[in-house]
Amino acid sequence: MENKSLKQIIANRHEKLDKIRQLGVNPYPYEFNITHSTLEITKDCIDQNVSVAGRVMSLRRMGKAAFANIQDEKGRVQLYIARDDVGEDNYNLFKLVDIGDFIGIDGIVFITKTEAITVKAEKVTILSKNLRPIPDVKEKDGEKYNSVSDKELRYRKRYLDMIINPETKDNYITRFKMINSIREFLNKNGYIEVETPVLQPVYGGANAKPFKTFHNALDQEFFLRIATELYLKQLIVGGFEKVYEMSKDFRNEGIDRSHNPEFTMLEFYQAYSDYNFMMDFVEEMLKKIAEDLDVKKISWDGNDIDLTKKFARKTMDELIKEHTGHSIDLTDIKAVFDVCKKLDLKVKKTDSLAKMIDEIMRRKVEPNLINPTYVMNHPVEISPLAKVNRDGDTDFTERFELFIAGMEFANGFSELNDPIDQRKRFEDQSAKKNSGDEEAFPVDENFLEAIEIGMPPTAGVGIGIDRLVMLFIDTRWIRDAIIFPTLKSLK
RNA sequence: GCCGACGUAGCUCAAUGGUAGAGCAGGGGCCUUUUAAGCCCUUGGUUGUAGGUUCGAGUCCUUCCGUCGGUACCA
Repeated sequence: MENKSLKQIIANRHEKLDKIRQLGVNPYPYEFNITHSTLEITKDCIDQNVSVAGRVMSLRRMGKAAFANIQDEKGRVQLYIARDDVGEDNYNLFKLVDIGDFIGIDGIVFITKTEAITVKAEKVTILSKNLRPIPDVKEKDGEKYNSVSDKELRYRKRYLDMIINPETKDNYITRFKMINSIREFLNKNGYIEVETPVLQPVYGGANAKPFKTFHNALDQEFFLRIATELYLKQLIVGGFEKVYEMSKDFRNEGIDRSHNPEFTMLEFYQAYSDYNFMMDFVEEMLKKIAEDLDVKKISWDGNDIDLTKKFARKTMDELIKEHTGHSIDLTDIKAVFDVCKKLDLKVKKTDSLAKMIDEIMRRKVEPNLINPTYVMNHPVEISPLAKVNRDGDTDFTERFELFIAGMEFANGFSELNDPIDQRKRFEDQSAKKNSGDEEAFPVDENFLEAIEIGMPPTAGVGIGIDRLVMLFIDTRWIRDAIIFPTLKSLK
C-alpha cells in the first residue's frame, strides 16, 4: 500500500525524530503556554512578546534564517526564525522541523519589508513531530494550488480535509450553533430533553428498512432505531407534556446526496396541542435559528429563500391544482389515475391511491416549493400514526410536511391517540409488510398497550437536522453536513 | 439496485496502442525580510486489482475493488 516514495519520506521523518531525541528534546511534550491565537497577532501587537502555536503549513528556508506559516484553529500567522535570534542550538533543532509538525514560538511581533505581520522567534519549541506527510497546498491571491481534489480522501480522512481546507470546519461550527439554537428554543419553551433506546426490539415510527443486530446475553435480535416516535409518545402517556430527543437514527437504505444511513433527527411532542399549533411552533423555531445564525435570506442551490415571510400552508389538493392545473377529488382513484396519465407519470392501475397522489406531489409539486411551504392533509394510508381530519374526512389526516427549496425538512401531525384506530392502522402496516412492503413496520404491542392506557391529545414533529444544516451552509450534499459520512470500507 | 464517468509518484496533473513525464513535497548544496521564495543537483512508479487481445497496453476488452455523477428506493 505504501510505496517507496512515501516510505522514503516517512523514514526521513523518523530519522529526524531520532535526532531530536538525541538533542535531549522531547518531540511530544506535555503543554505549551499560548498568549495569542494566530488571528490575535495584529498590528496592535507590534513589539510585544507573544507565544503562538500551530501546525507548520509552509516553510521557506534561507540558510541561516527561514519564514514559516503556522495554522491553528482560527487561522494562520507568519513566523520568522533566524539563527542569530534563537541561537545556534535552537536553530539546529528548528532544522529538524517539517511541514506538518506542531510547533510553539516565543517571540516578538514585527512587520517585514513587504508589510507582513510576523512573529520573530526567540525560541522554537517542537510540540508534536509529524511522521507522515500532509499534502502541500500552496496559495497565492486566495487561489489554491495542488489542493486536494480527491473527494474520497476528504471524506475518509476528514482530518486531512480540515487541515488542508480549514473552511471545512465552518460547516460544523454552523451545525453546532444551529443545534444549540434549537435546544435553547425548546428548553425555553419548557421542553425536557430525553434519551430513548437506540436498540429496539420492535422498530417503528417511520417507514424504512432497519439495521438488525443481536444481543448475545439476552439471546435476542434488536433493531437500530429508525425513529424515536413510539418511545417519545410513551413518555407523553407517562405524564411528560413536552419532550424532545435529538437522535441518531439508522435506515438501511440507499446512500445519495441527501441520504446517509445514519443521520440526526429531532423529534418533539407536546401534549394538548394539534398540528396547527406545531406549524406555528416550527415556523417560530426556524426563524429563531435564522436569527441566531444571522441569516435573513438563504441562497440555496441557486434559489433565493426568504425565511422572514410567513410560511405558506396549503393542502395537497390545493397544491396539485396550483401546480398542475388539474382540480381533482383526491378520494376518486379513477380521477387521480387519469390525471397521472395526463401528466405522463409512471403509475399502474393497480397502484394505491396514496401512491398516485404521492407521485403527483413528488414530480409536479414538491420541486416547485421554494419558499417555506407546509403541505397539509396527507392520505391516511401513508400516515399510520396521524389523526384523520377533524371535519370527518377520514381518508386524509392532520399532517404537514415542510418543504423548502423542493426538499422536505419537517414532518408533523396531530398524533393518533385512539387505541382502536391505532391498532387497526398497525394491522394495515403489518399486512403490507407481510405482502412484501419492506418499509412497512410491524405491530408494536408495547406501544399499543401504552396508548390504551391513554395518551392526551398531542402533536409531534420530526425534523431532519442534517438537511437543515445543508440549508444553512448552502450545500446539496449531506456529506458536507455530516463530518464522517458513511463510506464503504476498503478491502 | 441500474446507467455513465473516473482511478498514473505523498499532492496536483501530462503522456496518437510504440522508452511512463512535469511542478510541488522529499533528499543534498547555496542563500539572514521570504511568501506558489529563488538557483544548482537528486530520490521516488507492479499506471486501483486480476485476466485477455496485440510484436508491443497507462491507453483496447472483461472481472473485481473504490469513488464520483445521475437514477431508483428512501411517503
